[in-house]
Amino acid sequence: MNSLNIFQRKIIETVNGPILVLAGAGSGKTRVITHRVVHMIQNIGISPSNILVLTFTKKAAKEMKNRISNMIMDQSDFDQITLGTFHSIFSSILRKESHWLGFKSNYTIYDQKDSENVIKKILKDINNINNSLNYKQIKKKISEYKNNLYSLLYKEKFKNKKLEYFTKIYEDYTKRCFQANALDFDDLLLYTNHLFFYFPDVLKKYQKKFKYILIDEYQDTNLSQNIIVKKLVSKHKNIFAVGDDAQSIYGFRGANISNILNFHLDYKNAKIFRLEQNYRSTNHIVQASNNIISFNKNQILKKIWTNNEKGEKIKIYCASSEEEEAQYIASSILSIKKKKNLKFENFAILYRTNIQSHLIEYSLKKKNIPYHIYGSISFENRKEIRDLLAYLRLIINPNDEESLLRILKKRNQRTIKNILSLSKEKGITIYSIIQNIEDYQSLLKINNKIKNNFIKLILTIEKLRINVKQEDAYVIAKNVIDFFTKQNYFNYKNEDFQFILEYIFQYVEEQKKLKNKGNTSLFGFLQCFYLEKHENIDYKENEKNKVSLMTIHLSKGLEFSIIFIAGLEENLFPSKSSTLNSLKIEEERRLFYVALTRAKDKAILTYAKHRFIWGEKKENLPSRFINEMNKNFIDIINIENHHKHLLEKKKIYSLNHLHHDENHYNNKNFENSKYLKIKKGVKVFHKNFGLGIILELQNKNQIALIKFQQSGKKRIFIKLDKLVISS
DNA sequence: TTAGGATTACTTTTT
DNA sequence: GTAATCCTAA
Repeated sequence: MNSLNIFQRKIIETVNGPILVLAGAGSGKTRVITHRVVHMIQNIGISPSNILVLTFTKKAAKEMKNRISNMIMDQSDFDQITLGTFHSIFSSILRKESHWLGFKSNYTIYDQKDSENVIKKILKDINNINNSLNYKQIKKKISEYKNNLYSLLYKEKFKNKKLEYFTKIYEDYTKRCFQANALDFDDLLLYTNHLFFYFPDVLKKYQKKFKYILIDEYQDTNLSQNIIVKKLVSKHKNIFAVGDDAQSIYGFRGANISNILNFHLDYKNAKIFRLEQNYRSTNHIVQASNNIISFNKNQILKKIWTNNEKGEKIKIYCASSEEEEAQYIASSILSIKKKKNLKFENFAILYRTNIQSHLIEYSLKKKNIPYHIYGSISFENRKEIRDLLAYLRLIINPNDEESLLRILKKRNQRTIKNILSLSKEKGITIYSIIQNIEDYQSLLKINNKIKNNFIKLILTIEKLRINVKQEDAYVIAKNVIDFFTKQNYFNYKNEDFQFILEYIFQYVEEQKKLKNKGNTSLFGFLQCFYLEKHENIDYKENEKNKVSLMTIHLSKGLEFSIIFIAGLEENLFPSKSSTLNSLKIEEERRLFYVALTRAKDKAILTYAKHRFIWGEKKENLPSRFINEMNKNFIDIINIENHHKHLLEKKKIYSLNHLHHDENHYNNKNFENSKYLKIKKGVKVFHKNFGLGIILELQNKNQIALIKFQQSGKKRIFIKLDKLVISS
C-alpha cells in the first residue's frame, strides 16, 4: 500500500458505490484493481466469494490472477474470488443454468471458423443469388446484432423488412446452433442476458453472490456486456470500472465507447476519478504518445504527464524489405542488450497482424535469440489440432454438427452432400442419421463399405464417451489418436500430434496440482481451450528470459523496457480496411498509442519499403502515424533512405511529410452514410466540434441542433462528411 | 467414390 | 503463400 500515490490510495479505499476510474496509460491501472481487491478482503473483511473481477482478454485475466495471488496472504481467499474474462465467467454460469434456456450444459463453443462454416452452409442452402453479402460480412453482422442485443431490446427494429434476407439467415443460424447445442462467443453474453431478463430469480441469486464487481478495460465493453453488468450491479450498486478511452481498440468486437462516456448516467452518484500521472515511460515517450493521440477528435481530454526523465528519442528505421526489417530488429536487440546490459525479457516486438511474426521469428532464430510468440495463429488453427478437437468435441456433444462434418468431410465428400440434404429435409441431426445409417442406406445409395465405416465411427465415439467422466482429457485424446489412426481417419504422423498431446498433458498436470484437484476432464479441457488458454505449448514458465512477440492488441496492459513496433506502413498499420473510415482510423491511432505507451525506456519503429502480400510484392508508404509524430521526439536513423523512399513516391506523397497535413489522407468517400441515421438523441461526432448529441432537427431535417461536449450548442447543416454517428 | 491436382479466396485485430 | 473448395481421372 505504501507504494501507491494519494490518488491511487483514495480510489482503493473507496469501496462502496459506483466508481469510474479514468486511468491513462502507465498510470497504475492494474495496480489499482489488484490492490483494491486485496484491500477489500484483508482490510475491510469482504468475503472473496462476493467479489467478481472481469477482464477483457485472457492474457489480462492471467496477469491479474498472478498479481493478486502474489499479494494476498491467504491462498484460500484467492481461490474464492471469481476472476476471468467476461466470456469465461458467463460461460460457466450458463453451464450451470442452461436448463432455464432450453439447452444442455455440455454445449460446444463454436469459434469464428465454426460460425463461418455454418453461415457458408446456409448461404449454399438458400442459393445465395444475392451475392451482396459474403459469409464474413454476415458473420460480422450477426455478431453486431448479438452484441447490441437487437433481438432482445429492439424487436421491432429487428423485423425491419429491408433486412428480411439477413433476418432469415440470422434465424437459420440461430436454429442450427441450437440444434447443434452450440453457442458462439457472442451467444455466451447474449444468453446470459436472456437468462437475467427472463429469469429474475436466477438474476437475484447472482446479484446476491456478486456484491462487488470490478471491471478492467471498461472502454472495451460492448452493450451486451454493459447490460449484464448493469443487471448484476443494480442491487448493491458496487461497481468499480477502470478504463481509458484512448486505449479503446476493440471496436470491431462491438466495444462501445459510450459505455464509459455515459457511466455517470448509467450509475447515479457515480464517483469519477482520474489517474493522469504516468509512472512507466520516459518523458519523450509520454509526450510523443500524447501528441499522437491528439490527432483524434473523438476523445475525452486529459493530461497525461510524468516526472520521469527525458530519455532517448523514438527511433525510426526505414528498411528496404521486410526481411531486412526483421534482421534489423534482431541485430538491434543484440546490440541494445549489450549496451544497456538488459535481458531478453526486457524486449518486445509488436505488430499489427499475426502473420508478421513469421519473418521476425525466422531472423531471431538465426541469431539464436530466445523468443516467445503469444497467441499466434499457428496453434489453434493448425489442421491436425482442429481435426483432433473435432473428435474431442463430438465425444462431449454428439450434436456438434461442425465437428462431425469436419470428420466426415475427410473421407466422404459426396455422401456428405446427400446426408446434409436428408438432414435438412427430415429435420434430423446428422449424428442420428449416421447412428441409424442402416435405415437410410437405400435412401442415400451408399455401399456396405461406407455403411460399415459409419457404424464403426459411431461405435468408437460412443465407446469413448462412456469413459469421459472417469478418464482425464489426456488419456481420451491419446485414445482418439490411436483408434482413428488405425481406422485411417488421420493421415498424420504421430509426431504431428505431439504438440497438442503435450499441451493437454500439461493442462491435466496443472489441474492435478490445484487443491480441489481441479478439473482434469475432457470437458474442463475444452472449456479451457476455448476460453482460458493463453499460451502456446512451447511456453515454459521457468524459461522466462525471452523476447516477447505479440500483436498490439495482446500487448495492452503490459510494459517492456524496449519496444519495437514493426510494419509501420500504410495499408498494414493502419490496416487497409480502416483507411476509408475516419472512425476506424482513430481506432488504429489508438492502437498505435497503445503500442507506443508499452515502452518504458525506448521505442523503435520500423517499416519496410517492400512487403510481400499474398505472394505479391507490394510497395507501401510509411504509415501516416510516423508522419504525425512530433519531430522533437523522433530520430530517423537512416534519414537518406527514408527521404529517398519518399522522393520516389513524391507524386502521391506530400514532400513535406514531416508536417502533419490533415487533408492528406482524408478520403472523400468518408464512409459513413450507412451509419447516418440522424435522429433526436443520437450521439454524433463532428469533424470540427467533436462529440455531441442531437437535440432536434430543423428545416426539413436538413439542419441539426447539436449540443457539443466542448463547444456548446451549434446548428449544423447535415453534411455527410462532417458528421458521423458516434456510437 | 475418392485421391489428388487445379482453382479460388483470403489477412486485421479477440473471445 | 496457404487452406478450403472444386474438378477430374482412375
